[in-house]
Formats: sequence, C-alpha cells, structure tokens
Amino acid sequence: MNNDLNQIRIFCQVAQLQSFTQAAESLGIEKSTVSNKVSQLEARLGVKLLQRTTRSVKLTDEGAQYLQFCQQAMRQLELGEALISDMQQQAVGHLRVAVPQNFADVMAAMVVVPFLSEHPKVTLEMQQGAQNVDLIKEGFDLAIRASFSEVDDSSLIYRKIYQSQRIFVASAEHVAKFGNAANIKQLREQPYIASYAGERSDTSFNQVYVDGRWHTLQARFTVNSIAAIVQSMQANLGFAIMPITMVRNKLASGELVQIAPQVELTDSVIYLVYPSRKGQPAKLKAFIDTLVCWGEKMMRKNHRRAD
Amino acid sequence: MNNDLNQIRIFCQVAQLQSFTQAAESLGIEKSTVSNKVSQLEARLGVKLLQRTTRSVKLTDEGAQYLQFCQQAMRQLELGEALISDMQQQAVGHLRVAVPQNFADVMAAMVVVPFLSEHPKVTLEMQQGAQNVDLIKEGFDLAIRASFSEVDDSSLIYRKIYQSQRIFVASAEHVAKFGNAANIKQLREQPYIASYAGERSDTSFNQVYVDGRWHTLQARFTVNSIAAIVQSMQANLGFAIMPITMVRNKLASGELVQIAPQVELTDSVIYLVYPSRKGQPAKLKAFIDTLVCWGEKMMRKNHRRAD
DNA sequence: AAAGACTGTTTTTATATATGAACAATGATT
DNA sequence: AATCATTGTTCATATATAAAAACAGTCTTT
Repeated sequence: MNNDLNQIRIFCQVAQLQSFTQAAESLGIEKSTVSNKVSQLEARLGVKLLQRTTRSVKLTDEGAQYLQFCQQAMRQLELGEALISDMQQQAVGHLRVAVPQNFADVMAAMVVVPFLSEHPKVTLEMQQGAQNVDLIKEGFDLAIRASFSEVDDSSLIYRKIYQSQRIFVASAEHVAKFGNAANIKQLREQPYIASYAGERSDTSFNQVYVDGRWHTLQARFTVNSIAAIVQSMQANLGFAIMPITMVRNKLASGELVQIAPQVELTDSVIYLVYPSRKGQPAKLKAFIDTLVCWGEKMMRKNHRRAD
Repeated sequence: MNNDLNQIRIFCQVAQLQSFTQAAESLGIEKSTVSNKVSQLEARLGVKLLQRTTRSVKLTDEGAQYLQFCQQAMRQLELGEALISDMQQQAVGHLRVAVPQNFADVMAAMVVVPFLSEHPKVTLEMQQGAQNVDLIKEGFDLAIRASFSEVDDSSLIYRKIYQSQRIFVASAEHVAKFGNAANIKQLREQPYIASYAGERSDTSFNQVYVDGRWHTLQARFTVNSIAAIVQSMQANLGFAIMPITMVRNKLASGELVQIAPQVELTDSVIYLVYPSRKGQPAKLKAFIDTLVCWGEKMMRKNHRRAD
C-alpha cells in the first residue's frame, strides 16, 4: 500500500525508543519490517526522518517536528480505543428500543425507571408500536416482540424472557348476561374485543388453538391498547383474551372475572431481539439484564399465585 | 497484522462518505478490502461501528463517538504531512554545517550573512575544523571539504563548487633574501610554512605534483590558520602555498609576491558533501544554492583578473 | 589489538492480504 | 408488481508483504 498508516506507528516507536530493534520487539514484528516501513515513509514524504548509524538512531530536524504530530495522533487513537473499551464495561450512551403497543406503559414503572436510575449515563429512547421494523435498518439496539417473527436472520438473537398463560376475561355483568362459556362455539356467540388488529404475522395473537387447529374469533372491537380494552370490558362491551399477569389485580378485586377456563389458550410469550451477541456495548447488556430480570420476577409472581 | 492502523483510515472514509463503495473508490482500493478492514476493526474493538444494510450505512452510537477521535487523529497526521511538505518548499529549521578551519572566517561575510538574511526562518550552526567527521553520525546536514575524502559512501553526494590555482608566495624581503626559486629543488632550500599538518588523507594539500610525482615540502612551521600563515610570511618566516584568491589583495598591494611561477601546483578545490539528493529540505537546498553561487562568483572574479 | 556482541540493512522465501468475480439483498424504476 | 441497478459480503487466486537468515558495519571487551 502506498500510504500505509502503520508506517507512522512504527516510526513513532522507533523515534521514541531510539532503536529499530527495540521498536520491532515492542511491536512484535521483525526489525526488517521496521526498517522497510520507515524507509517507505521517508520515501513517501520525501524526507529523511531518522539519521541512523548501525549504532545509533537520531531524529532529523524534520523527523522531530513530524513526530510531534504523529504522537499526537497516536494519543488520540488511544483515547478513542479507551472510550470504546469503557463503553463496553460501563453502561453509557444512547439506547434505542422498539417495543410493541402498550409495552411502554407497562414497562415505564417496572423497567425504565429502575434501569435509568441504576445507569445514570444512559439515555433511553423507546419507540412504541414499532413491532415489525428491521432492527438494523432502523438503527435499533433492541426490540421487544410479543410474537416470534418469522425472520430468520442469523445475526439476530431471539431470547424468550417471559411466558404467561392467557385467559378469557370479562366483566361480572357480562358473565351475568352471556353466561360462562364452556367452549369455543359458545365463546363465538359472545362479543369479542381483540387486542391487536395485527398483520398476518400477528394473527396468532387473536387466535385460539383448540383440537389441533386455529380458531379465529371475530372481534366487535379491535384496538391496540390494553387500557382501552379493559375499559371496554368494564363497560360490558364484550370479553377479551389477556395475559393473566395483566389482569391479576382486576381479577382479585372482582372488576373482571375469568370465563371459559376449560378452553386452553396458547401462552403469551415475550421475546427480546437484538443483534449478534459479539461486541455488545455495556448499555445493551445492562438493559437486557434488566428485562430478563423483570421477566423472571413476573413469572415467579405468577407461580406463587398459581401454587 | 493484528492492529492495523489502515483499518482506521478506511473506517473514517466509510463513515464520512456513508458508503463502502465510495470509500473504496476514493481510497483506490477494492470494496472487498474495505469491507474486510472495517470488520477487522470491529472485531478487534469488539464493537459494531457501522450498522449496514445492503443499501445504507449508518454509524452506531459507539461508532460515532469513536469516529471523533479517529478523525482528530487523521487531521493531526495531515497537519504533520503539510508541515513536512512545507519544509521542503520553504527554508525553515536548523542547519548544521561542518567546514574546514579558516572557512568560517572567509564565509562569514560572503555567505552566512546574505544567506541568513534571505532566509529568516533558518538557524545556522557552523562547526569549524570538523573536517573528517562522519556527516550522518554527527548529524550534519552538509560539509564543506577542501580535499576529496576517500570515503566512498554512495549515499553521499560530492559536488565541486570552487576550483582555484594555487601559487607559491612570500614576502618581498623573503625573495630578496632567498631569491625567486625556479624549481622544486630550490624551493626545498627555502623555509616553508605549511597550511595544514593534516592527516594522511590531507597530505596532498602540502605536496607539489611535478614531473608525475608528489614532492613533500618539509615545513618549518605548520599551522591551520591562514591569518597566522600570512602574518608569518610578512615576518619573513618563509614562503607558503596559497590559493591565488586568498592572497590576491596582498599581491596587488605588494605585501606578498609570487615566487617560482614555473612550478605548477595542483589546484585548490572545494567540495560540498551532503546526504543523498532525495528529499532534501528546502533549507539545505537554499544553502547549497548560496554556496554554489558564491563559488561561481569567486571563480568569475578570478577569470576576470586572469584575462 | 582482535574478537565478540549488537546494530540497521539486504535478500530470499513463506505467509498473508488485496483483488476481482460471483453472490445475496435492497431500493428504484418501469 | 417485477425487473434492474446498486449495495455490502463472500470466496478463490494472484500479488504483495512480513519473516528469517545472512550481511555489513560499529562499539565494547578481553
């Protein structure tokens, strides 16, 4: 290569140690290489940088002046690498996360606040509703997915952090009016509030897997907001399918009740999706840890209640 | 190479142009090389620096921060190269010159003063009497030699800048006492003042080449100072061999007279010796020019008088 | 004084790297 | 909507480069 930057590093080392041999040793290369690289640099610049006898190495006037700039540059690069290595050990910088609808609300208190207070040097940007974006294309560090996207990108890692049973719920008044359905057929006769209109890839969310096949429930009302669904149920608009975790408090207080407990639903699963594990900055590792921890805590809570 | 600085230059270019292909073109290398080098850098740092789709290239948070340092370093190196190139075009810096005895006196007014006033950014260090030093070892930029050293270093350039006839001179009183010698034999019978005790390599200076062989004159007094020789001659101590230029004034005034004009002496020659012509800094070129110019001027003066 | 130890350079050879074509993936264009 | 142009990556190969040893000086030491 005509303009080889390595020449400069080598020149710096030789000038500093005043020796080709020692420079070669300290850089872990051959002294013949050192000799050649320095000669190349001198040839390119058209100036002798080092006056060398077989016994001593001295900087020329030009070499001494040039060295100042080279050393400054080397120092700058070292600072840059130090910063990088620091970013891998200490959580700093900006984190862009894509989450499904509703998740920002759910996680704000339980994940975001503790995470940001634990890592004061991190800034977080959470884009809600960016469910099926291309992580890399859009520049996200991480995405939370409520369903397993069919994308088979080997550079992306899928990690399940949470799994919870889903149940049919409705208001007590709704049950009084329509009765507690015992099977799919009976459920189909009741008005259904769908949680997400989703595209094809997300239909499983509003489908019920029974007797080896998927049954689609026709929704009276579809909205991608849990709060809206809950309110609609309390207004006796219909029943809905909810992760048990989400409505546990309302079941306890009697605001909502479970219906059709005999009909088994597939679980609600939450995945983390993020680019290849290699070279993750600390900020990302920290956020993943926080999410995994949160998921485990949530699942433990379910178990305690279930037992 | 594990830690290849060229990776950094390439990364900078890609980041700046937001394109691997354009970076490759601007650097005159293959895009495959660009791709590999960036990957290597990321692998070494353990961080993704660029989020790349087949269609777009974006800096990651880490990449953006690292780039700052890299660009700073690149800028620094450019400044260094600009300085070097400037030093080759403009005479600046320090110049170390080795000259024979007496020469500093001779050149002070005719060479040094005009040179330094023409090149205000140059500082000059003139070491007198450092006749046979190793230019490179001692860190000289240039040497003036009154005789052709036998060193056959191909990296050194010898350049004749001045050649002048030498003559035998003495005081009028000396001639009256000893007569005007007609040949070597008669000269040998007169007391001789040698200009330089010299080592072997310099004996030619005090030898007379006549009839195809060298004749050594035994000196009554040897001193490496022209002023001392002239004074000694005026005190009738003996005759001496002098470049005609040096004593022209005294010949004109009658203070000294030429003797033995029939005996031909080898010319006095002045050489410039300096390291290989390649990559000479402007300060050196300028000084060489000044010296060459001075030599020509001196020789023209001789011719005018001789004609 | 002469041999020895160590320097930077040169040269040959083995290794590593840049290359260029084929590839896979994306966005623009028709 | 489908083709086309262009992107970044991959892979086999030719080139260039680093390595190792021999070399040619210089200084020290016995």
